[in-house]
Amino acid sequence: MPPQATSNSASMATTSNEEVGSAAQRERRKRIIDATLALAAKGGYDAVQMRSVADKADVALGTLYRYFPSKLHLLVAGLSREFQRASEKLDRTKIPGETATDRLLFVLGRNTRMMQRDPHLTEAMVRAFMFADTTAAAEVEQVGKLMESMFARAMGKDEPTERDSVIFHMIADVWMANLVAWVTRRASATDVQHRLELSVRLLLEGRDED
Amino acid sequence: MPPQATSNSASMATTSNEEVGSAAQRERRKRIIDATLALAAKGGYDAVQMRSVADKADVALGTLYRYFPSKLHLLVAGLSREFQRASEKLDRTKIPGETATDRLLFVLGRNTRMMQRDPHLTEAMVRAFMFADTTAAAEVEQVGKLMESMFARAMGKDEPTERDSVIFHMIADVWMANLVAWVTRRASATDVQHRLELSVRLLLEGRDED
DNA sequence: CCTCAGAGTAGAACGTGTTCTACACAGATG
DNA sequence: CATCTGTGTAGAACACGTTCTACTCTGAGG
Repeated sequence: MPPQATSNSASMATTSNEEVGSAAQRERRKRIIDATLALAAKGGYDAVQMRSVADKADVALGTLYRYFPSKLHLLVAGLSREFQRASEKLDRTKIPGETATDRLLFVLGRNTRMMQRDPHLTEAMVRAFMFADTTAAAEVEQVGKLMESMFARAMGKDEPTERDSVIFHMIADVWMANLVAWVTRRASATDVQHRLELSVRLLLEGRDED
Repeated sequence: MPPQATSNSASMATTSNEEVGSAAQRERRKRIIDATLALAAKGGYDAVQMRSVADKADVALGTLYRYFPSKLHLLVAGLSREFQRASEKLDRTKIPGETATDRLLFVLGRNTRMMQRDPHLTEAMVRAFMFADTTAAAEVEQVGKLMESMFARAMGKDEPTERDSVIFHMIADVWMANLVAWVTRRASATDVQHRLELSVRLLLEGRDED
């Protein structure tokens, strides 16, 4: 086993992907995702063109496709990395809030604001996430796991029950749906915040006014 | 005004779209959507190719684009029509269930099963719905309205409060997210059913065991 | 009846995701 | 050292969404 594993729950979930291949390959993979996110941040989903990504990452188009079999895989991998980073950062933070619900809401709000700070990037990643087909199901599922584990940590539930899991899953669904709505300008940032707050309170506590 | 308007709440929401143009134009529009849904039913999202749709609907490609500015518009319009039909059919049905929640769950379950009976069609429409960009925001919003009004009717809330609306919206979000998961084989039909049931009970009643 | 604008048609053309072909290079194995 | 396999490269080729061009048809206004 490798020396000092990067520790912690959320980051653990990702063993499947990053640690494979030679150093040069890991390096290439990183360059590719960097290029993807940079292009996405600049111009959103449409600006992530496979030729541009390949150019920017300094690999051949064929190589890009050897690493990521489609644009969707690429963007979902990008989202996955972003969530891992957010999750790691969270691990180094003390989460404020009296109740578990408050702490979950804090995490949710923080991530939402973080994503809203980069609308193009968010648009690209979130739309890819929702559009992903069966061939990218595994990658999507991994992102789901990351969200779930982030929520679980926030609430201090280190091994969530089945029921907890289902609820986390629903929260993730509502979260993503609201991001999609925000990204397509069907909902304002305030709308999103209110809806998230209401649904989390209802789902976790069965009430909303306190 | 036209003789006997098709009446009823849910179907009302759609005045914006269908009633325009000459008879020939309405006929063309219908043929186009028919062709779209037929192709989608046979092979899903990928099988809905603009050239094929145009052929099957017996219009030129340019005409297709005059009616629907993109593949996404086309598929979301298809979803919209399907929901309108479902909603009209529902209007002619007596919805069983003791409580409002039960009645909503009935409607939700019924529609879910209906969509699951046609996996390719559902895949095409639901993925388009989630992937739709700002240019199709209006069409997406209309679908949202249809769902909301269907839920409202099911629960007998003829003019839902703001809070009701938000909750319906969340239910629609969870519903769609679960359909996406089902379509990409990340969730089984049973998963979907259980999650829907749990979330509706939590969102509407703040409890789940009874 | 004439005409003329708007709607439809056939098909070429273009852009971008994806695949394929031909070649170069690196590093393991004999 | 020779070779062989797997990975990378350059770029052509292909598919499908979308746009454009040139032409025709229809039907409303004179």
